[in-house]
Amino acid sequence: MNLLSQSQIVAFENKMENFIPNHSVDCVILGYEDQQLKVLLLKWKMHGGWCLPGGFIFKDEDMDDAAHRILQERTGLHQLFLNQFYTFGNQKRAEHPTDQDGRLIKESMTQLGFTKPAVLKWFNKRFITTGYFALVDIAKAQPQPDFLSAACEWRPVNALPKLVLDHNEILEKAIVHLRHQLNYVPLGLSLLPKKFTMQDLQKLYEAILGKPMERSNFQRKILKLKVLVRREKLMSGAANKAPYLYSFDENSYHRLIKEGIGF
Amino acid sequence: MNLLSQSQIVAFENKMENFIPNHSVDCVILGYEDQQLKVLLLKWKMHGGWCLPGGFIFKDEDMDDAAHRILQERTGLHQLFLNQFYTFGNQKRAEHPTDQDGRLIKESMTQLGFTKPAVLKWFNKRFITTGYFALVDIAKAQPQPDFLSAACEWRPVNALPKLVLDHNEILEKAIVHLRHQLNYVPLGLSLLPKKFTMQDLQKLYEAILGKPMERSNFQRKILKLKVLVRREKLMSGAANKAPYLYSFDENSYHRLIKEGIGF
DNA sequence: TTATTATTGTATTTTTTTGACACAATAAAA
DNA sequence: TTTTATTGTGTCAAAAAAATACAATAATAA
Repeated sequence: MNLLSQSQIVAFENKMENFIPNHSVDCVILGYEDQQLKVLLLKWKMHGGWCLPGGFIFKDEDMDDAAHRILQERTGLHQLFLNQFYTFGNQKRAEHPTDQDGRLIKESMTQLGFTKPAVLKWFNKRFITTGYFALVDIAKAQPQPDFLSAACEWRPVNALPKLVLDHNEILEKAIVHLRHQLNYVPLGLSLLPKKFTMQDLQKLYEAILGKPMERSNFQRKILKLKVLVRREKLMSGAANKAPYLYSFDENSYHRLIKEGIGF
Repeated sequence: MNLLSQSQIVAFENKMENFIPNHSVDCVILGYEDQQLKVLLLKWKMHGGWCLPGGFIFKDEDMDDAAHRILQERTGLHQLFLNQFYTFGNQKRAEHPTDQDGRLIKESMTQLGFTKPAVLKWFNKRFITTGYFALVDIAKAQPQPDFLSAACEWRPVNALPKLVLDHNEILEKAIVHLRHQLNYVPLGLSLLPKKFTMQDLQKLYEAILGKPMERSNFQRKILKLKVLVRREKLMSGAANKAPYLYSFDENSYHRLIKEGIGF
């Protein structure tokens, strides 16, 4: 039994000719939920291995557009924060690409139903891959597996499975990059819902920086940036003072980010 | 008259088959001299246009190694600070690549002496290029043109000629990247000679940040980092107090850089 | 109704860092 | 010996950051 339908196979065979060979794009799509940083992963049909969403670049397509296309296909979202962070060009990436059980991908491809030698050859090429990272509001995203995947799920970055190829390394690099770029990235705007409490924002920063911050000092520092608009109070039902909700003034936030937040 | 010798042409034709198609590497090699940030540029034989040193990646070569190889070939230096900063993947990069006079590169290639259709086709491919930036002690480098270039020179980044293709954009991005990464990069260690005065270091920072800094405050801040070792005084012959020479304690400097200097 | 509880918004105090400037020390020249 | 330009270091006020204090308040329990 093939894991792919005949039409899926033909569709890929046709597309393949229009891709740039040897180069791919992988997306580290990050979200924030339950006070945890999460990443969108795919589970391959063939051997159940987890990987980052990725794809190839059409010959007449800008690489950035390819990344946006992949992001859109996996989340249903577009026009999001999406930045390139690194290109992985080790020759070893390609050598003997094996699945979790050590079988060559080539064999797995046959199992999927691919028969054309050109396709088998394609997946055994050396690929240089460019990593992009996206910041996404999980509540708005609708995860969609691609045709090679059985599942598409949010997973906490602190408790990840072993990913295929060098995808763990790619993810690691994305997060380091995010930490370094923190002052130039619309973190809260991208990862939080429209309205949020000061505590939400603080917990987000703590999750990414991996260290606690003093509550009142955090609040003072953030408010001094003049990018938050105070909204109504949030009556959560808890037996204590209700916090205010805030939202970002997008214009002044983006202006600030250009210079660097200095946080 | 061909601009290339027959052996140069044959050598390239043979190498070409072993390169990964569609992908190149460009190096922004930065140095510091006469209180100015300088970049190493090549002047093409064919039309005199200036460009960044670049090259292709062998099929059995890591991309980082390709960048190191190119750097080594142009400067004679190896084991230097060399970091990837961005990959340029716009489809437009390839469209109608013209020389300064608007002639197609293809025609220029013929002028160089290339005749094989495969070679002409190669230079008209779409290339995705990965940019690396290196920080180099100019005094130690020995600029060497490649076989396509007539000259290889250090040029101040503040007074650059128009470069071929999108190389101005690549350089611009490298410098922005450098400014953002300043706290994670061994700036002084790479760009200055072993021993230097506090003024040398300050002038370097001023050149890169593009703004003056207060002398005594700069000194206090730098010394507090505990990465400088004070050496003997420099008797310059000037009619004033002689400054101390300093050198970096490489171990503690690299340790500091990992965390981020916070300067 | 009133005390209790947990958490919030803000104020206050303390400590650290920064920016601006002062000044004595000094290598060579006048 | 005086002059000159520049250096190393110190000071002082302003600003920023860290630590702490405390009243306000939404719901709950008494």
